Amino acid sequence: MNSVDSIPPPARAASRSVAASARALQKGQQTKQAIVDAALTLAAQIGLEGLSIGALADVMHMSKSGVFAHFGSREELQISVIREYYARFADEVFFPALNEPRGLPRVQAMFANWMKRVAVEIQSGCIFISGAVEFDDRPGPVRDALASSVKTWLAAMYRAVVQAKQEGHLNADADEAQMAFEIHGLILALHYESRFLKTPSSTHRASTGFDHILARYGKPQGTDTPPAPGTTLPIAHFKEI
Amino acid sequence: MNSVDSIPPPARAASRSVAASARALQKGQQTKQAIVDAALTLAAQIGLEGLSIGALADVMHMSKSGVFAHFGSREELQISVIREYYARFADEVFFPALNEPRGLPRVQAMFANWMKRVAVEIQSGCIFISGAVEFDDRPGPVRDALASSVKTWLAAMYRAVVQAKQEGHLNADADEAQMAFEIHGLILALHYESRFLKTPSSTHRASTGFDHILARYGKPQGTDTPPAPGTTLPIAHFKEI
DNA sequence: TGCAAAATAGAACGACCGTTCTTTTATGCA
DNA sequence: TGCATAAAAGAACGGTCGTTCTATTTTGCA
Repeated sequence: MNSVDSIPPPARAASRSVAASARALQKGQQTKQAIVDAALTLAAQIGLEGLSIGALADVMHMSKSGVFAHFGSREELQISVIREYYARFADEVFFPALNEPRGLPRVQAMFANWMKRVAVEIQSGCIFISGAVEFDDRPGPVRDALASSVKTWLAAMYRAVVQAKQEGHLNADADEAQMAFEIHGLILALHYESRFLKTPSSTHRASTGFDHILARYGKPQGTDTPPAPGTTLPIAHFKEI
Repeated sequence: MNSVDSIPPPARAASRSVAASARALQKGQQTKQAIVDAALTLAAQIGLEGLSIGALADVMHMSKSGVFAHFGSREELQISVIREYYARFADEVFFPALNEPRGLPRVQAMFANWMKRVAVEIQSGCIFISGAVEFDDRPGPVRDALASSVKTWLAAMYRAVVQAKQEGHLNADADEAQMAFEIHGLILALHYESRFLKTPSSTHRASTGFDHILARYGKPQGTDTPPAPGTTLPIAHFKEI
């Protein structure tokens, strides 16, 4: 129920317009959003660490201090970018997959959407990956925001796999976490080999790899059993776990 | 024969000591090597882009200009670091695997050595991965050096897989490039989840994933055929292809 | 031991960084 | 339309960056 409130801020933000006092802040929020958009584009290319307020001000045709004032610190800007990226990732990869029935079809949709996104990111870059490298061993709020976003998504993927097993779409002895790990590996290899090495066949390799995973963990055909009862709670949201 | 000469410079360098004129350069080369060592340690932690001459000078108890003079530019320093990393990687991962017989044992040794290295790099960082992210879309000599090092290693891995198939250790229809891609994915996922997310089970996940790959591509037991003849040329070196 | 050459130090450069402060401009309700 | 307030600009700060130039020290063979 309140799981909706547990999603990190990005898309909500404007929700407490009833809160009296603060009302005349349209213009501000508007340009702030525009700044975050531009910052995301920039950060995807050169990384969260490479993101500089001066360069951002140039792109926005604003002064450094004008940009700065919206965030109060560079860290806060970086965190805003992470939240924006997270929101877009969820919109493109996670939510559309919920239209597929729970179980293997949903897992397949998640992977397909994920691959579609990486295909785009061959040009633009992926903050979940570049950020992981930049903030490996640099503790602080930026790293925390990044890690929590990534973990949330990986947990969603994991849960989809668990459901697939519950639905009887996987072997009874399938290790869900192992399967999720191997899927993650395919995406990372796809990103590495296509974006950095420019290997043209990477997309095919990744989807073939996914077929192999399905072949391994999927139920051998003809041995269907009915799904275990009591496993039908609706997954409320991306965030859970 | 001359394939030995085709290995990138690092360890050789000192070979043309016969070349008259330049002879009294012991001390210089010596401290240069010490600088590169320190730079590698630094770069592994904060990345090639984060590597600064000032910080390096501090570590070395030298002046900035003293450090700088050995390289002439920051780019040259970065390239030296890449070459050093490449040489160490080859020494730890590739060469020891050559003691294993050609075929599956050698592939397994390569993967095991690779995993051992990543286990160490959970603390120190991996330049092949962080560098890939930093130089994704930043053309230039640094990117070139990095990409060529990575490609050389991945090609060596690929060749080992090809040999395994030639030796009859794999299915007749095994796709070697696909297998190499999936192995690469396991390593990347291991690195990501252990170094960034600190997931403790990642090592187990990666080696289990490798077992799965072997099970898929490996010859079903009892159906052995003799290796195809004429496939016994010694693989001379890391570099080939 | 002397001396040319190599190695290192030191100071300074212009550029960019994030941030702070003050001043000007734009906004949007009374 | 006036006016408090929000938004943006502008200038300046201390700092670090890679690099250059000049001076000093160290090296290693004659």
